[in-house]
Amino acid sequence: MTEPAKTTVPGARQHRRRAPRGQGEKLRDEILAAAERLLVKTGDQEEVSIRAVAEAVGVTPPSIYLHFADKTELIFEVCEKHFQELDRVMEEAAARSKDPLESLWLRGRAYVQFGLDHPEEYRILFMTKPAATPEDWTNARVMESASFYHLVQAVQVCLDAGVIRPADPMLIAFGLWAAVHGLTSLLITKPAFPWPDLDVMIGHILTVQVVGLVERTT
Amino acid sequence: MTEPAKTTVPGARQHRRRAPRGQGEKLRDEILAAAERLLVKTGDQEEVSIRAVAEAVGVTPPSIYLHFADKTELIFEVCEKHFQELDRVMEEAAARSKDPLESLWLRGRAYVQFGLDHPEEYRILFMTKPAATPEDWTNARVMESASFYHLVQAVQVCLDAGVIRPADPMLIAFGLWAAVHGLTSLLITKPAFPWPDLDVMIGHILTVQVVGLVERTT
DNA sequence: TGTACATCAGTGAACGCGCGTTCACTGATGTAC
DNA sequence: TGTACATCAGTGAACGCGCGTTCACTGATGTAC
Repeated sequence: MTEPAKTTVPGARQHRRRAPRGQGEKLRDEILAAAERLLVKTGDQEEVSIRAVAEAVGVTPPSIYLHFADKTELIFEVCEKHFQELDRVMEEAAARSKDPLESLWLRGRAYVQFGLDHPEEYRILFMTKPAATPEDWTNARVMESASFYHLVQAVQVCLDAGVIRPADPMLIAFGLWAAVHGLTSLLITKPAFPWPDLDVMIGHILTVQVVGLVERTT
Repeated sequence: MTEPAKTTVPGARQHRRRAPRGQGEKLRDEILAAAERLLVKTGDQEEVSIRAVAEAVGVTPPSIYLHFADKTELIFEVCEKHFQELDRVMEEAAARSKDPLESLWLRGRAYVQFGLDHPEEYRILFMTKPAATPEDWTNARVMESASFYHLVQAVQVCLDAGVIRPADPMLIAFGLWAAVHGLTSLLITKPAFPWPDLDVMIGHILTVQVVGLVERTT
């Protein structure tokens, strides 16, 4: 016989088998997954509270502390995953073309797309106070720097190929980042604004960037 | 004789003379001013609570409700002021040159400067959830649109003068906005990043924009 | 083969906090008679 | 000129909420003898 149909009492905690002896670490993964799910589902960082995560996993709040020192550490780990994911997505996109300039373009496109696909994660990564996070953001900053470093490299390739006007690659990279971040974050923050067609806009912005970088100043 | 030196008990409320009969509206202005001061001083939107504002004014929390329906309305009014201020600053900057392209440049520079001068206000205006605000954001959106409309006009002037390559002025304006917003918001969010010299960056970004808009595509 | 024991994944209740908001009130001041 | 009264700027105490975190505990399970 299957279990009798339980009337779902609102707020009733989900059953969850306690992990067998050596496998306490399983809960850790479940917590991270639940935090991520909550973030995506509610689209609101505020909703990701220790209590909400605990309930989503089907466990009591203090259990979280068996695996994370505090809330910040939990959020922090969720972020790290997303920095990695962003880097992966961009590298993949950039690899789709051998032409340095087109590759740079694809990279920018992938960046914007990532932001639109994961708005709340994007918000945490690039639009929230650094003060809200602990000192060991250094760790995350390395991640962040990783994808930024990849961008600088891509710019350098363009410079070496002579397809863009000589300038400090760091400066160019920052400028590109600012452009795609500007578009992405405005779209996220002001969804009600009468934006032009998305693809047209992405195209326009990247075109202006590329043309602006390629042409020699008068 | 002056008043005796009062030992400042921490948290002791400031004396504040109750407004005479017809002048209850005075408190309203004081509240707005205090909210703004708190925002600037603490640099944190979260710190601007009804209770904190009340204490800053020297009044009890319920008094706020004599002048504002709820917290949202209070924050909302603070924002409106800043939208106006931003518009004013940009118009003033743009007026400093008769050359359409240079004027556009100055406008962009003023935008970035505004953001750096008022980071927390900028955060509220352009980096926070629209959901966190009531329906009558429409009002604020008009403000926002006002300065955006001014930008579109400035672009149109450039187009009429034939100094930039023909394209949809709205699209160009959005692109410009994205560029300056991208720079501004990144600087605000990631102050610890090893940014190049600020003026160099602003110059680079605006140059790329202008060159990208001026030159004809190949 | 049976049992005492250590381990360890998790629980339950409570802590103190700051928040937005409500409600019945107070007390100074201007005004009407 | 004196007094009753309406007005109105503000108060004081309390509400219920969700939060992060702590602390003493429980009870299943593997292991040693």
